[in-house]
Amino acid sequence: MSMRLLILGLLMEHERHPYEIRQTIKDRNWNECFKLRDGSLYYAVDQLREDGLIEAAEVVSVPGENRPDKTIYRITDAGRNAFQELLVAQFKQVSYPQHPMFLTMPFVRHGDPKTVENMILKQLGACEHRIERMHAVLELKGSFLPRGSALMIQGFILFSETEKEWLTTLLEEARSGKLFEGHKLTPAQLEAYLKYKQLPTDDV
Amino acid sequence: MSMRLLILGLLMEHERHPYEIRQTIKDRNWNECFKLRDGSLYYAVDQLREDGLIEAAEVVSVPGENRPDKTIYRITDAGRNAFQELLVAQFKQVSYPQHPMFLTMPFVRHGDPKTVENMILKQLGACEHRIERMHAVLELKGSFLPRGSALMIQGFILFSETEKEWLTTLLEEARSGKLFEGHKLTPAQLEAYLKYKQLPTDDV
DNA sequence: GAGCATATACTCAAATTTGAATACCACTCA
DNA sequence: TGAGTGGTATTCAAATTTGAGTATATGCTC
Repeated sequence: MSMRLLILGLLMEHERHPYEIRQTIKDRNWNECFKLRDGSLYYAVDQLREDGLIEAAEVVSVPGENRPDKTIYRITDAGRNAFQELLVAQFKQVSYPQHPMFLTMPFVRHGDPKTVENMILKQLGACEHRIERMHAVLELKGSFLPRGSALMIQGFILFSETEKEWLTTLLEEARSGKLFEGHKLTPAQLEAYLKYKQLPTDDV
Repeated sequence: MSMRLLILGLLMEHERHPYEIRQTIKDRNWNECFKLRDGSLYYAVDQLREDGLIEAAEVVSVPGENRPDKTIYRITDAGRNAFQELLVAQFKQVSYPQHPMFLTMPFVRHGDPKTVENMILKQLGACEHRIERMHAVLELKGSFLPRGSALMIQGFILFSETEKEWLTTLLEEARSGKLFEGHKLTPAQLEAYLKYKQLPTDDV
Protein backbone atom coordinates (compact mmCIF):
# COMPACT_ATOMS: atom_id res chain seq x y z
CA MET A 1 0.00 0.00 0.00
CA SER A 2 1.87 2.94 -1.25
CA MET A 3 0.66 5.74 1.00
CA ARG A 4 3.02 7.99 -0.90
CA LEU A 5 1.25 7.45 -4.21
CA LEU A 6 -2.08 8.05 -2.53
CA ILE A 7 -0.97 11.34 -1.02
CA LEU A 8 0.84 12.61 -4.08
CA GLY A 9 -2.12 11.59 -6.22
CA LEU A 10 -4.50 13.64 -4.13
CA LEU A 11 -2.13 16.59 -4.06
CA MET A 12 -2.00 16.48 -7.86
CA GLU A 13 -5.55 17.85 -7.68
CA HIS A 14 -4.87 20.67 -5.24
CA GLU A 15 -3.21 21.43 -1.93
CA ARG A 16 -4.55 19.81 1.23
CA HIS A 17 -3.70 19.22 4.88
CA PRO A 18 -3.31 15.66 6.17
CA TYR A 19 -6.65 15.44 7.88
CA GLU A 20 -8.31 16.64 4.72
CA ILE A 21 -6.58 13.85 2.81
CA ARG A 22 -7.98 11.40 5.33
CA GLN A 23 -11.46 12.88 4.92
CA THR A 24 -11.27 12.86 1.15
CA ILE A 25 -10.44 9.19 1.19
CA LYS A 26 -13.48 8.52 3.32
CA ASP A 27 -15.77 10.84 1.39
CA ARG A 28 -14.86 9.07 -1.80
CA ASN A 29 -15.48 5.68 -0.25
CA TRP A 30 -11.97 4.56 -1.02
CA ASN A 31 -11.54 3.11 2.41
CA GLU A 32 -13.78 0.30 1.25
CA CYS A 33 -11.22 -0.59 -1.38
CA PHE A 34 -7.99 -0.29 0.55
CA LYS A 35 -7.10 0.09 4.17
CA LEU A 36 -5.43 3.11 5.64
CA ARG A 37 -4.37 4.12 9.11
CA ASP A 38 -3.88 7.61 10.38
CA GLY A 39 -0.47 6.64 11.65
CA SER A 40 0.89 5.70 8.27
CA LEU A 41 -0.70 8.72 6.65
CA TYR A 42 1.11 11.16 8.91
CA TYR A 43 4.29 9.13 8.68
CA ALA A 44 4.19 9.17 4.88
CA VAL A 45 3.51 12.91 4.84
CA ASP A 46 6.61 13.49 6.96
CA GLN A 47 8.71 11.32 4.66
CA LEU A 48 7.43 13.10 1.58
CA ARG A 49 8.30 16.43 3.09
CA GLU A 50 11.77 15.27 4.07
CA ASP A 51 12.31 14.07 0.53
CA GLY A 52 11.18 17.41 -0.84
CA LEU A 53 8.28 15.88 -2.76
CA ILE A 54 5.75 18.05 -0.98
CA GLU A 55 6.10 21.36 0.83
CA ALA A 56 4.11 23.37 3.34
CA ALA A 57 1.97 25.86 1.46
CA GLU A 58 0.46 27.46 4.53
CA VAL A 59 0.06 26.88 8.23
CA VAL A 60 -3.40 27.59 9.52
CA SER A 61 -4.14 28.27 13.16
CA VAL A 62 -7.69 27.42 13.99
CA PRO A 63 -9.37 29.93 16.25
CA GLY A 64 -10.01 28.37 19.63
CA GLU A 65 -6.29 28.00 20.09
CA ASN A 66 -4.83 24.99 21.75
CA ARG A 67 -5.58 22.72 18.85
CA PRO A 68 -2.57 21.85 16.76
CA ASP A 69 -2.25 24.03 13.68
CA LYS A 70 -2.93 22.37 10.38
CA THR A 71 -0.25 22.43 7.79
CA ILE A 72 -1.44 22.60 4.22
CA TYR A 73 0.80 20.80 1.78
CA ARG A 74 1.42 21.29 -1.88
CA ILE A 75 3.17 18.95 -4.32
CA THR A 76 6.53 20.11 -5.70
CA ASP A 77 7.98 19.55 -9.15
CA ALA A 78 10.10 16.73 -7.77
CA GLY A 79 6.89 15.36 -6.31
CA ARG A 80 5.18 15.39 -9.68
CA ASN A 81 8.04 13.36 -11.12
CA ALA A 82 7.98 10.98 -8.18
CA PHE A 83 4.25 10.57 -8.68
CA GLN A 84 4.78 9.32 -12.22
CA GLU A 85 7.37 6.84 -11.02
CA LEU A 86 5.27 5.60 -8.15
CA LEU A 87 2.32 5.15 -10.46
CA VAL A 88 4.35 2.94 -12.77
CA ALA A 89 5.84 1.09 -9.78
CA GLN A 90 2.38 0.35 -8.46
CA PHE A 91 1.38 -1.03 -11.86
CA LYS A 92 4.50 -3.14 -11.99
CA GLN A 93 3.89 -4.77 -8.61
CA VAL A 94 3.38 -8.46 -8.73
CA SER A 95 -0.25 -7.97 -8.39
CA TYR A 96 -2.96 -10.51 -7.79
CA PRO A 97 -6.25 -10.50 -5.94
CA GLN A 98 -5.95 -11.08 -2.24
CA HIS A 99 -8.46 -11.98 0.40
CA PRO A 100 -7.81 -12.34 4.12
CA MET A 101 -9.92 -15.49 4.21
CA PHE A 102 -7.57 -17.29 1.85
CA LEU A 103 -5.23 -17.76 4.78
CA THR A 104 -7.83 -19.52 6.88
CA MET A 105 -8.79 -22.07 4.23
CA PRO A 106 -5.86 -24.48 4.46
CA PHE A 107 -6.43 -24.65 8.21
CA VAL A 108 -10.18 -24.68 8.70
CA ARG A 109 -10.09 -28.44 9.03
CA HIS A 110 -8.31 -27.97 12.37
CA GLY A 111 -10.96 -25.52 13.58
CA ASP A 112 -14.37 -25.92 15.16
CA PRO A 113 -16.94 -26.61 12.41
CA LYS A 114 -19.79 -24.71 14.03
CA THR A 115 -17.66 -21.63 14.66
CA VAL A 116 -16.28 -21.71 11.16
CA GLU A 117 -19.76 -21.96 9.69
CA ASN A 118 -20.87 -18.92 11.66
CA MET A 119 -17.86 -16.91 10.63
CA ILE A 120 -18.47 -17.65 6.97
CA LEU A 121 -22.09 -16.66 7.37
CA LYS A 122 -21.07 -13.32 8.87
CA GLN A 123 -18.61 -12.66 6.07
CA LEU A 124 -21.28 -13.43 3.55
CA GLY A 125 -23.65 -10.95 5.17
CA ALA A 126 -20.95 -8.27 5.27
CA CYS A 127 -20.15 -8.97 1.65
CA GLU A 128 -23.75 -8.56 0.56
CA HIS A 129 -24.05 -5.27 2.40
CA ARG A 130 -20.88 -4.06 0.83
CA ILE A 131 -22.17 -4.81 -2.63
CA GLU A 132 -25.33 -2.84 -1.97
CA ARG A 133 -23.41 0.10 -0.52
CA MET A 134 -21.08 0.25 -3.46
CA HIS A 135 -23.90 0.01 -5.95
CA ALA A 136 -25.46 3.03 -4.27
CA VAL A 137 -22.18 4.89 -4.55
CA LEU A 138 -21.83 4.05 -8.23
CA GLU A 139 -25.38 5.06 -9.02
CA LEU A 140 -25.03 8.40 -7.32
CA LYS A 141 -21.53 9.17 -8.49
CA GLY A 142 -20.74 6.89 -11.40
CA SER A 143 -21.44 9.40 -14.11
CA PHE A 144 -19.44 12.32 -12.83
CA LEU A 145 -16.54 10.54 -11.13
CA PRO A 146 -13.21 10.53 -12.91
CA ARG A 147 -13.45 7.44 -15.07
CA GLY A 148 -10.60 5.67 -13.27
CA SER A 149 -12.29 6.06 -9.91
CA ALA A 150 -15.56 4.76 -11.26
CA LEU A 151 -13.78 1.76 -12.74
CA MET A 152 -12.09 1.08 -9.43
CA ILE A 153 -15.43 0.94 -7.68
CA GLN A 154 -16.90 -1.10 -10.48
CA GLY A 155 -13.98 -3.51 -10.16
CA PHE A 156 -14.47 -3.65 -6.44
CA ILE A 157 -18.10 -4.61 -6.95
CA LEU A 158 -17.13 -7.27 -9.48
CA PHE A 159 -14.65 -8.75 -7.04
CA SER A 160 -17.18 -8.58 -4.25
CA GLU A 161 -19.70 -10.46 -6.33
CA THR A 162 -17.13 -13.14 -6.97
CA GLU A 163 -16.48 -13.18 -3.25
CA LYS A 164 -20.17 -13.69 -2.60
CA GLU A 165 -20.22 -16.64 -4.95
CA TRP A 166 -17.16 -18.12 -3.32
CA LEU A 167 -18.46 -17.59 0.21
CA THR A 168 -21.72 -19.24 -0.76
CA THR A 169 -19.84 -22.34 -1.84
CA LEU A 170 -17.84 -22.28 1.37
CA LEU A 171 -20.99 -22.02 3.42
CA GLU A 172 -22.57 -24.99 1.70
CA GLU A 173 -19.48 -27.06 2.19
CA ALA A 174 -19.22 -26.03 5.82
CA ARG A 175 -22.83 -27.13 6.34
CA SER A 176 -22.34 -30.43 4.62
CA GLY A 177 -19.09 -30.97 6.51
CA LYS A 178 -17.11 -31.41 3.33
CA LEU A 179 -15.04 -28.30 4.09
CA PHE A 180 -13.43 -30.06 7.02
CA GLU A 181 -12.24 -33.08 5.12
CA GLY A 182 -8.63 -33.92 4.58
CA HIS A 183 -7.03 -34.85 7.86
CA LYS A 184 -5.17 -37.85 6.59
CA LEU A 185 -3.66 -38.82 3.28
CA THR A 186 -4.30 -42.27 1.83
CA PRO A 187 -1.34 -43.95 0.11
CA ALA A 188 -2.78 -43.04 -3.28
CA GLN A 189 -3.04 -39.42 -2.17
CA LEU A 190 0.50 -39.51 -0.95
CA GLU A 191 1.71 -40.67 -4.32
CA ALA A 192 -0.24 -37.91 -6.00
CA TYR A 193 1.26 -35.47 -3.54
CA LEU A 194 4.77 -36.46 -4.50
CA LYS A 195 3.91 -35.97 -8.14
CA TYR A 196 2.50 -32.56 -7.36
CA LYS A 197 5.62 -31.46 -5.59
CA GLN A 198 7.31 -31.37 -8.97
CA LEU A 199 4.91 -28.79 -10.36
CA PRO A 200 6.74 -25.63 -11.32
CA THR A 201 6.03 -22.72 -9.08
CA ASP A 202 6.35 -19.27 -10.47
CA ASP A 203 8.02 -17.20 -7.86
CA VAL A 204 5.65 -14.60 -6.56
CA MET B 1 -1.07 -11.36 7.04
CA SER B 2 -0.88 -13.39 10.14
CA MET B 3 2.41 -15.22 9.82
CA ARG B 4 1.67 -16.70 13.20
CA LEU B 5 -1.48 -18.41 11.99
CA LEU B 6 0.36 -19.72 8.98
CA ILE B 7 3.15 -21.20 11.06
CA LEU B 8 0.95 -22.64 13.76
CA GLY B 9 -1.36 -24.04 11.10
CA LEU B 10 1.48 -25.91 9.43
CA LEU B 11 2.80 -27.14 12.76
CA MET B 12 -0.66 -28.53 13.53
CA GLU B 13 0.18 -31.16 10.93
CA HIS B 14 3.59 -32.11 12.26
CA GLU B 15 6.87 -30.61 13.43
CA ARG B 16 9.01 -28.67 11.00
CA HIS B 17 11.98 -26.33 10.83
CA PRO B 18 11.58 -22.80 9.47
CA TYR B 19 13.08 -23.46 6.11
CA GLU B 20 10.80 -26.44 5.68
CA ILE B 21 7.82 -24.20 6.41
CA ARG B 22 9.02 -21.88 3.70
CA GLN B 23 9.37 -24.79 1.31
CA THR B 24 5.98 -26.22 2.14
CA ILE B 25 4.37 -22.90 1.34
CA LYS B 26 6.05 -22.88 -2.03
CA ASP B 27 5.40 -26.55 -2.74
CA ARG B 28 1.73 -26.03 -2.09
CA ASN B 29 1.65 -23.00 -4.36
CA TRP B 30 0.37 -20.83 -1.54
CA ASN B 31 2.79 -18.09 -2.40
CA GLU B 32 0.54 -17.34 -5.35
CA CYS B 33 -2.29 -16.55 -2.96
CA PHE B 34 -0.49 -14.52 -0.32
CA LYS B 35 2.90 -12.96 -0.05
CA LEU B 36 5.55 -13.99 2.42
CA ARG B 37 9.09 -12.93 3.14
CA ASP B 38 11.78 -14.94 4.83
CA GLY B 39 12.37 -12.10 7.23
CA SER B 40 8.89 -12.14 8.66
CA LEU B 41 8.84 -15.91 8.79
CA TYR B 42 11.90 -16.11 11.00
CA TYR B 43 10.73 -13.15 13.05
CA ALA B 44 7.36 -14.77 13.67
CA VAL B 45 8.99 -18.06 14.62
CA ASP B 46 11.08 -16.26 17.22
CA GLN B 47 8.02 -14.52 18.61
CA LEU B 48 6.07 -17.74 18.80
CA ARG B 49 8.90 -19.40 20.68
CA GLU B 50 9.18 -16.49 23.10
CA ASP B 51 5.46 -16.74 23.74
CA GLY B 52 5.73 -20.45 24.36
CA LEU B 53 3.42 -21.33 21.50
CA ILE B 54 6.02 -23.48 19.84
CA GLU B 55 9.11 -25.21 21.19
CA ALA B 56 12.28 -26.70 19.80
CA ALA B 57 11.75 -30.41 19.28
CA GLU B 58 15.23 -31.14 18.04
CA VAL B 59 18.31 -29.38 16.77
CA VAL B 60 19.85 -31.00 13.74
CA SER B 61 23.40 -30.40 12.68
CA VAL B 62 23.83 -31.00 9.01
CA PRO B 63 26.97 -32.90 8.04
CA GLY B 64 29.32 -30.62 6.19
CA GLU B 65 29.56 -28.42 9.24
CA ASN B 66 29.67 -24.70 8.99
CA ARG B 67 26.03 -24.34 8.00
CA PRO B 68 23.76 -23.12 10.73
CA ASP B 69 21.98 -25.95 12.53
CA LYS B 70 18.31 -26.28 11.83
CA THR B 71 15.95 -26.17 14.74
CA ILE B 72 12.85 -28.28 14.37
CA TYR B 73 9.82 -26.80 16.06
CA ARG B 74 6.74 -28.39 17.50
CA ILE B 75 3.49 -26.73 18.52
CA THR B 76 2.69 -26.66 22.25
CA ASP B 77 -0.68 -26.97 23.96
CA ALA B 78 -0.74 -23.20 24.41
CA GLY B 79 0.04 -22.99 20.72
CA ARG B 80 -2.94 -25.15 19.82
CA ASN B 81 -5.19 -22.81 21.78
CA ALA B 82 -3.61 -19.77 20.20
CA PHE B 83 -4.16 -21.35 16.80
CA GLN B 84 -7.90 -21.57 17.40
CA GLU B 85 -8.00 -17.93 18.46
CA LEU B 86 -5.94 -16.74 15.53
CA LEU B 87 -8.14 -18.67 13.15
CA VAL B 88 -11.24 -16.94 14.47
CA ALA B 89 -9.43 -13.58 14.48
CA GLN B 90 -8.51 -14.04 10.84
CA PHE B 91 -12.14 -14.82 10.00
CA LYS B 92 -13.28 -11.76 11.92
CA GLN B 93 -10.99 -9.37 10.08
CA VAL B 94 -12.77 -6.76 8.11
CA SER B 95 -12.17 -8.65 5.00
CA TYR B 96 -12.73 -7.66 1.44
CA PRO B 97 -11.01 -8.38 -1.84
CA GLN B 98 -7.99 -6.24 -2.51
CA HIS B 99 -5.99 -5.58 -5.58
CA PRO B 100 -2.86 -3.45 -5.88
CA MET B 101 -4.15 -1.90 -9.06
CA PHE B 102 -7.14 -0.39 -7.28
CA LEU B 103 -4.80 2.25 -5.93
CA THR B 104 -3.67 3.34 -9.37
CA MET B 105 -7.15 3.82 -10.79
CA PRO B 106 -8.11 7.14 -9.20
CA PHE B 107 -4.84 8.58 -10.47
CA VAL B 108 -4.33 7.10 -13.93
CA ARG B 109 -5.74 10.26 -15.43
CA HIS B 110 -2.58 12.08 -14.29
CA GLY B 111 -0.35 9.44 -15.87
CA ASP B 112 0.97 8.88 -19.37
CA PRO B 113 -1.72 7.12 -21.45
CA LYS B 114 0.65 5.00 -23.51
CA THR B 115 2.56 3.80 -20.44
CA VAL B 116 -0.64 3.03 -18.60
CA GLU B 117 -1.96 1.04 -21.52
CA ASN B 118 1.21 -1.03 -21.64
CA MET B 119 1.11 -1.69 -17.93
CA ILE B 120 -2.47 -2.91 -18.09
CA LEU B 121 -1.56 -5.16 -20.97
CA LYS B 122 1.26 -6.70 -18.97
CA GLN B 123 -0.97 -7.28 -15.98
CA LEU B 124 -3.51 -8.94 -18.20
CA GLY B 125 -0.86 -11.28 -19.56
CA ALA B 126 0.37 -12.14 -16.09
CA CYS B 127 -3.19 -12.73 -14.98
CA GLU B 128 -3.88 -15.15 -17.81
CA HIS B 129 -0.73 -17.11 -17.04
CA ARG B 130 -1.68 -17.28 -13.41
CA ILE B 131 -5.06 -18.70 -14.25
CA GLU B 132 -3.49 -21.42 -16.36
CA ARG B 133 -0.93 -22.26 -13.71
CA MET B 134 -3.53 -22.53 -11.02
CA HIS B 135 -5.79 -24.66 -13.16
CA ALA B 136 -2.88 -27.05 -13.62
CA VAL B 137 -2.37 -27.15 -9.87
CA LEU B 138 -6.05 -27.85 -9.22
CA GLU B 139 -6.21 -30.59 -11.82
CA LEU B 140 -3.20 -32.37 -10.43
CA LYS B 141 -3.97 -31.86 -6.77
CA GLY B 142 -7.61 -30.91 -6.46
CA SER B 143 -8.88 -34.31 -5.55
CA PHE B 144 -6.45 -35.19 -2.81
CA LEU B 145 -5.83 -31.78 -1.26
CA PRO B 146 -7.51 -30.99 2.02
CA ARG B 147 -10.82 -29.54 0.93
CA GLY B 148 -10.10 -26.11 2.40
CA SER B 149 -6.86 -25.80 0.44
CA ALA B 150 -8.57 -26.82 -2.76
CA LEU B 151 -11.29 -24.26 -2.15
CA MET B 152 -8.70 -21.59 -1.55
CA ILE B 153 -7.11 -22.26 -4.90
CA GLN B 154 -10.49 -22.49 -6.54
CA GLY B 155 -11.38 -19.13 -5.00
CA PHE B 156 -8.11 -17.70 -6.18
CA ILE B 157 -8.90 -18.81 -9.71
CA LEU B 158 -12.39 -17.33 -9.50
CA PHE B 159 -10.95 -14.02 -8.36
CA SER B 160 -8.32 -14.14 -11.07
CA GLU B 161 -10.97 -14.68 -13.70
CA THR B 162 -12.84 -11.67 -12.40
CA GLU B 163 -9.57 -9.80 -12.56
CA LYS B 164 -9.13 -10.80 -16.17
CA GLU B 165 -12.56 -9.47 -17.01
CA TRP B 166 -11.85 -6.24 -15.20
CA LEU B 167 -8.44 -5.76 -16.81
CA THR B 168 -9.97 -6.35 -20.21
CA THR B 169 -12.40 -3.51 -19.61
CA LEU B 170 -9.57 -1.32 -18.41
CA LEU B 171 -7.54 -2.09 -21.49
CA GLU B 172 -10.40 -1.20 -23.80
CA GLU B 173 -10.97 2.06 -21.99
CA ALA B 174 -7.28 2.87 -22.02
CA ARG B 175 -7.22 2.31 -25.78
CA SER B 176 -10.28 4.44 -26.38
CA GLY B 177 -8.91 7.12 -24.06
CA LYS B 178 -11.99 7.06 -21.88
CA LEU B 179 -9.96 5.84 -18.91
CA PHE B 180 -8.19 9.17 -18.73
CA GLU B 181 -11.28 11.32 -18.57
CA GLY B 182 -12.20 13.40 -15.58
CA HIS B 183 -9.72 16.21 -15.25
CA LYS B 184 -12.23 18.91 -14.57
CA LEU B 185 -15.65 19.02 -13.01
CA THR B 186 -18.48 20.87 -14.75
CA PRO B 187 -20.85 22.83 -12.50
CA ALA B 188 -23.44 20.04 -12.76
CA GLN B 189 -20.82 17.52 -11.71
CA LEU B 190 -19.84 19.68 -8.81
CA GLU B 191 -23.41 19.77 -7.60
CA ALA B 192 -23.64 16.00 -7.88
CA TYR B 193 -20.38 15.73 -5.99
CA LEU B 194 -21.74 17.72 -3.09
CA LYS B 195 -24.75 15.45 -2.96
CA TYR B 196 -22.49 12.42 -2.97
CA LYS B 197 -20.48 13.70 -0.05
CA GLN B 198 -23.49 13.03 2.13
CA LEU B 199 -23.54 9.32 1.32
CA PRO B 200 -23.04 7.27 4.44
CA THR B 201 -19.73 5.54 4.64
CA ASP B 202 -19.43 2.37 6.60
CA ASP B 203 -16.22 2.57 8.50
CA VAL B 204 -13.81 -0.03 7.27
C1' DG C 1 38.44 -27.91 -13.38
C1' DA C 2 37.02 -23.10 -13.22
C1' DG C 3 33.29 -20.45 -13.22
C1' DC C 4 28.52 -19.73 -12.40
C1' DA C 5 23.95 -20.45 -11.17
C1' DT C 6 20.91 -22.48 -7.73
C1' DA C 7 19.46 -24.32 -3.30
C1' DT C 8 19.94 -24.31 1.67
C1' DA C 9 19.43 -21.75 5.87
C1' DC C 10 19.27 -18.00 7.84
C1' DT C 11 20.45 -12.67 9.93
C1' DC C 12 19.79 -7.86 10.44
C1' DA C 13 19.17 -2.81 9.94
C1' DA C 14 16.01 0.22 8.20
C1' DA C 15 11.41 1.28 6.68
C1' DT C 16 6.73 1.05 7.60
C1' DT C 17 2.42 -0.10 9.88
C1' DT C 18 -0.36 -0.73 13.84
C1' DG C 19 -3.05 0.44 17.64
C1' DA C 20 -3.73 3.22 21.19
C1' DA C 21 -3.56 7.51 23.24
C1' DT C 22 -3.97 12.63 23.51
C1' DA C 23 -6.41 16.99 23.61
C1' DC C 24 -9.78 20.06 22.48
C1' DC C 25 -14.52 21.50 20.98
C1' DA C 26 -19.47 21.00 20.11
C1' DC C 27 -23.50 18.65 20.70
C1' DT C 28 -27.28 16.06 22.98
C1' DC C 29 -30.02 14.08 26.57
C1' DA C 30 -31.56 13.57 31.17
C1' DT D 1 -25.16 20.80 34.77
C1' DG D 2 -22.50 17.32 33.92
C1' DA D 3 -21.90 13.04 31.48
C1' DG D 4 -21.39 10.96 27.49
C1' DT D 5 -20.74 10.76 22.37
C1' DG D 6 -18.67 12.17 18.14
C1' DG D 7 -15.75 14.95 15.23
C1' DT D 8 -11.13 17.33 14.53
C1' DA D 9 -6.20 16.75 14.23
C1' DT D 10 -2.38 14.51 15.46
C1' DT D 11 1.58 11.85 18.05
C1' DC D 12 4.19 7.94 19.39
C1' DA D 13 6.04 3.51 21.03
C1' DA D 14 5.95 -1.04 19.80
C1' DA D 15 5.18 -4.56 16.42
C1' DT D 16 6.04 -6.14 12.00
C1' DT D 17 7.66 -6.22 7.26
C1' DT D 18 10.94 -5.34 3.79
C1' DG D 19 14.93 -5.90 1.22
C1' DA D 20 19.35 -6.94 1.09
C1' DG D 21 23.10 -9.50 2.61
C1' DT D 22 25.81 -13.80 4.37
C1' DA D 23 27.79 -18.25 3.99
C1' DT D 24 28.16 -22.93 2.38
C1' DA D 25 27.21 -26.84 -0.69
C1' DT D 26 25.91 -28.83 -5.00
C1' DG D 27 25.18 -29.39 -9.70
C1' DC D 28 26.03 -27.97 -14.53
C1' DT D 29 28.40 -26.34 -18.36
C1' DC D 30 32.19 -25.00 -21.34
